[in-house]
Amino acid sequence: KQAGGSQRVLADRQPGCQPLATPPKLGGALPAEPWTPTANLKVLISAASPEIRSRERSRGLQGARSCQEHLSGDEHEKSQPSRKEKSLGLLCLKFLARYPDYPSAAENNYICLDEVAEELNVERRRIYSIVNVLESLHMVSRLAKNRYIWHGQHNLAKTLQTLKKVGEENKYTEKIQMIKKREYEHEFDLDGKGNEEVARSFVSNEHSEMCFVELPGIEFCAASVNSRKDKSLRVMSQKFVMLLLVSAPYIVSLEVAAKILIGENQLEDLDKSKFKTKIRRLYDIANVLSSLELIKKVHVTEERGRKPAFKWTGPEVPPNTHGMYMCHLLFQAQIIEQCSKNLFPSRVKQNFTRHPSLTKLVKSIENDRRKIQSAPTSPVKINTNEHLSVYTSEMSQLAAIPQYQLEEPPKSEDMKNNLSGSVLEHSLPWPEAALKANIHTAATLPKPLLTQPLGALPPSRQSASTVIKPQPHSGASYAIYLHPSEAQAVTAYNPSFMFQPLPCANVTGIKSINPKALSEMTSKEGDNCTAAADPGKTMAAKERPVMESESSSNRCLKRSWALQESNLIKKCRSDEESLDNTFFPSGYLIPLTQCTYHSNKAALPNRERGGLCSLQHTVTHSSPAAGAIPEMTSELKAVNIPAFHITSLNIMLSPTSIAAAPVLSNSHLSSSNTSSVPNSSSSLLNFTLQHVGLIPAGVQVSTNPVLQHIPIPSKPESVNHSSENMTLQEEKPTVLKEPPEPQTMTENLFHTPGGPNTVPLLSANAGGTDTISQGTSYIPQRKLEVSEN
DNA sequence: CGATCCCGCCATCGG
DNA sequence: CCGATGGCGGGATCG
Repeated sequence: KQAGGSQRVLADRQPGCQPLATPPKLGGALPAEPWTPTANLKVLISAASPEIRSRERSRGLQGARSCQEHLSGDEHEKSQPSRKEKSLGLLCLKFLARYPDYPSAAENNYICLDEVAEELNVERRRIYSIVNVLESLHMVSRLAKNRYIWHGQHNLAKTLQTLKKVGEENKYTEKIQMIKKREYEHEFDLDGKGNEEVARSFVSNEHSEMCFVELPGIEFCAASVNSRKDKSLRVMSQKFVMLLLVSAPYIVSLEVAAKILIGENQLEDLDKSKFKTKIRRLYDIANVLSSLELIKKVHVTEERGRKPAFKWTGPEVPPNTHGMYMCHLLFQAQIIEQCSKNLFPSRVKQNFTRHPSLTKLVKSIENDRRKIQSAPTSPVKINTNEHLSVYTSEMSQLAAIPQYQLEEPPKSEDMKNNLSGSVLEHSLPWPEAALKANIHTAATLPKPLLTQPLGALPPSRQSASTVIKPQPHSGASYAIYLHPSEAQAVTAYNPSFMFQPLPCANVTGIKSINPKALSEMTSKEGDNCTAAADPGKTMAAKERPVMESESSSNRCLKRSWALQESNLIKKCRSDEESLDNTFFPSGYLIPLTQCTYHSNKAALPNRERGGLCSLQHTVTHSSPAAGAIPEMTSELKAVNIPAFHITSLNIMLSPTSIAAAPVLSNSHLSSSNTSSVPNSSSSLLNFTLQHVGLIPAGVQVSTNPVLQHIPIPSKPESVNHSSENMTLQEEKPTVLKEPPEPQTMTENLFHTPGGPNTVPLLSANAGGTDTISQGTSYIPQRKLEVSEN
C-alpha cells in the first residue's frame, strides 16, 4: 500500500541527487556482472530481492523508478509488502538515495525526520535505526530534534580511520583472537580450564567502556544535543566497524562480534537472551552498513559449520595516519598522549571517547560559549563543517592513493573485485618521479595501502588524486593549523576569514575557554613557528608550482615540517599508530584545533604569515592537530575552526605536554635554512622523547631529516611479540588466494620498506605492556571458508 | 528449523 | 507533561 507512494515520492525528489557522482564504481563492485545499461533491471531486481540489495546501491532515479515500475506493473498495489520489501536495508537504500554521497555545502543537506519518515512511509522508529548507524559513521549528525544534517561520505575516510585506531587501541584484534581461541577450546576439551585465564585477561584488559567516538567537526553536536545514554546502536555500530577494520581478513562473524560487544566488560555470562538481543541489533546495523556497501554478508565455515559473518567491503583504511601528511600531527599527538599517560597512568585508555561523566562539563562549556558568543546565529547552520569535512576527506584520499602506488596490492585477485577499475587505472600510471618522491612516505607506511573506492568517488576527486604529487619534504598538502586564539587573530586581520559559529557548537565555546588556557601554557615558550603549512602549496602541488618562491617564513615552516616529519616517520611505525587526529587520548578527547584554511586568495600575506607562525607553535604543543586539510580551490574563504573540545583534564594536561614539544619546534625553526639541524636540536629531541617516554633511554634519534631510520642496538621485544601474533591469525579464506594482507603492527614495524635496521621510535610503550600477547598468537588452524551468501 | 529481523511497546530524554 | 528517541525482544518470515 505504501510502497507505491513512497517510490513516487522518491523519484520526484531525485533532482537533489547526483547519480553521476558515482562513477564507474559499479564496475568494480560487481565483478562478475558488468554494469550495463541493463543496470536498471538489476536495480529493479535488487529492489525486489533483498539478497542483492546490498550490492546494488540503488542510486537515484533508476532505483526508484524501476522499483516503481516493477511494483505498479504487478498491479500489486497492495501486494503484501512481503517483509523483505520493508527491510531495514532496503529502507536504508531509499534513504540514501535521497542524498548525494558528497553533498556540497551549497545544497540543502538537512534531514527532517518527519519528512523522511513520511515520504518513505515508515515509522519514525525505523528511520532512527538508520540514522543512528549513519551517525556512527558521521555521515549524518544531529543538529536538533527532528533535524539532522547530511554529510555523506565526506567524513567517512576519517571516521573509519579513527575507528580503526580506536579499535586497535582497544585491542580488538586480541579480543577476537581470544574469543576464537576459547571457542576452539570449548570444542575439544570441554574442561575449559584456560578459559578462566582468558576471560580474566579479557576483562581486565578492557575496562574502559567506550562511548561514542567522535570526529572533530561534528561530534560536539551529536553528543551535546543528545547526551542521552549513548548506548547501543550508535556505539555498537562503531564497535562493529572497529572489529571489522581490525580483523585480519576483514571478516568478523556475527557471533564473535556479539560476544565482544557484549562482554566488553562483563565476563562470560553467555546470557542467552542478551546474546540474542545483541545479535538482533547487529543485524540492524549490518543491514544499513550493507546498504552503504561497507560490508557484505558472508559465511565462514569452520569445523562447527556455517556461521554468518560480515566482510568489510568498504574502503581500505590506511594503517595509521593519513599518510605522511599527518605524521607531524601524529608525532605531536603522541607526545601529548604520552604525557597524558604519565600524568594519569591509571587511566586506561578511554581515548577518543567521551565519558558520560564529562558530558556535563561539555555542556557547561557549551553554555559558556553561548554566553560569550554574542552573535546571534541560526541554530541550524553549519557551513563551516561542510568545508571542513570536505577537506578532510579529500586529504585522506590523497594520502591514500600515493601509498597504493608503491606496493602492489597484496590480494590482487580479490582486490579486483573491490577496486573500482577507475581508481586503479588512475592510480597505477604514476610517474616514477612521483613514486620516488613517495619513497620517503612509503617507508613510513607500514603496509601496502589498498585504495578502494569509497563506494563512489566523484570523478573530480579521482583525477585530483592522480595529479597530485606528494612532496614529502616540502610540506605540501598541509593544512594550516591554528590555535583558536590564533584563528581569531587571523580572522580579525582578514575579514574574509570568518568563523561561522556552529550551531551546536563547540567551536566557539571552546574558543572562549581554550585560548586562555593554551596561551597561558604556551606563553612560556618563545615564539617559534613550528609547523605551518604552506597554503599555496597544498593541493596546489598539482601544478608543480614551486616552492622556490616561498617566503622565508614559509620555508621556515616547511623546514619544521620536514624535521618533524622525519621523526614522525619513525614514529609512525610504532605500534600506537595512527593518532592522526585531533584526539586527545585522555578521559575525553579533544579534537583540537583543526583549522582549515582557505585558499590562495585567502592565503595570508607574508607578514600575516609571520604572525601565524608565532601562533603556530601553540598548536604544536597544545594539541595534536586534527586532520590536515588540503587546499582545494580558491573560492574558499572561510577559516574553519573545528571543534575544540576541552575538558578539565585536558587543560591540566596541556601544560605538561608543552614541555616536550616546544623544544622541538624551537630548534627546528631556528635552523630554517639549513638542510641539517644543529646537534643541539637532536639532543633536545632525544632528551625530550626520552623524557616523555616516547623512546627508550638508549635510543637516539636524529633530527636530520635525511636519516630516517635509526639503527638501534636493542629491539623492543614486547611490541614485537604481541603484534607478531596477530599476523599469524589463522584465517584461510578459501576464495582468496593471497594470504590476508598483513595488517598488523608487526608488519608495520618490521616490514617497512624503509630498511631492516629501522626501528620504531617509541616502540615499546603502550603496545607491549598490556596483557595478552603470547597466548593469543595461537589460534587453531581453522578452515575458514568465505562464501558469499 | 534456524537465520533474519519487522514491529511497535514503552522507558528515557530533552525541552 | 509531551513529543522525540531509541532500547528491546516477541514472534513473523525467510531460506
